[in-house]
Amino acid sequence: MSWTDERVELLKKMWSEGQSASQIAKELGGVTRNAVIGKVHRLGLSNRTGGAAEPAKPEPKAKPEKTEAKAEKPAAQSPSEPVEPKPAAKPAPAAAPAQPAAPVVAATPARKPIIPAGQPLPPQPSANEIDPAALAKVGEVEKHAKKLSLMELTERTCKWPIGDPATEDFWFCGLPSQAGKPYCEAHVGVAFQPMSSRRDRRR
DNA sequence: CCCTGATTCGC
DNA sequence: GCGAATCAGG
Repeated sequence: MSWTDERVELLKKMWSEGQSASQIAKELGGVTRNAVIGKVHRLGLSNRTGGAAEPAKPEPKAKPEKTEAKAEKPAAQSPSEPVEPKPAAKPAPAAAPAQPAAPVVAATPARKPIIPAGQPLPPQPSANEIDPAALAKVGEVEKHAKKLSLMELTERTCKWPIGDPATEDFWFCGLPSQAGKPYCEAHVGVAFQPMSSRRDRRR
């Protein structure tokens, strides 16, 4: 495969969208991520100034100078995006699939067979029945979760959140998930709890 | 181990 | 110009 105009454009587009080199390579087909990266560099757009996936970079140049008044650059460049903020809990712009359920099971290891989805699940929602078996499995599995951080999540790691996102007691399951599923088997069980208890008639 | 981008260098 | 191999990191 060669770098046709179209392919280059797609490359540019995806790269500026913050897609990873491997993803781009996959999309393009016929090339490896190395090829993509190589091309990116050759094109001189190694600096992803459009997607802003990087927080802050460099320039730790603390000049000992006392006087520093100089217009750096009149209007060098920065035409597009205004730099996105770092996502705290919902990263993955287009990579990770939206989670159908946002379970934040209390980090209570042994006991409490409750599966709250958030925090309040007080009322009478009937559609809240989850397999006790599945629950048990989840509780079990979470004991030896890998406790991955956000960065460590991949397409093959379970992205089930555990603990309180507002504290340090927060991590992701991280157990191997298979076949494109965002969660490990145990969590898939409770995440995609298809309403089977009460099939709705209309709609 | 999985992944990321960066660089090198023979082609 | 290209990209595999390698490097450096999370």
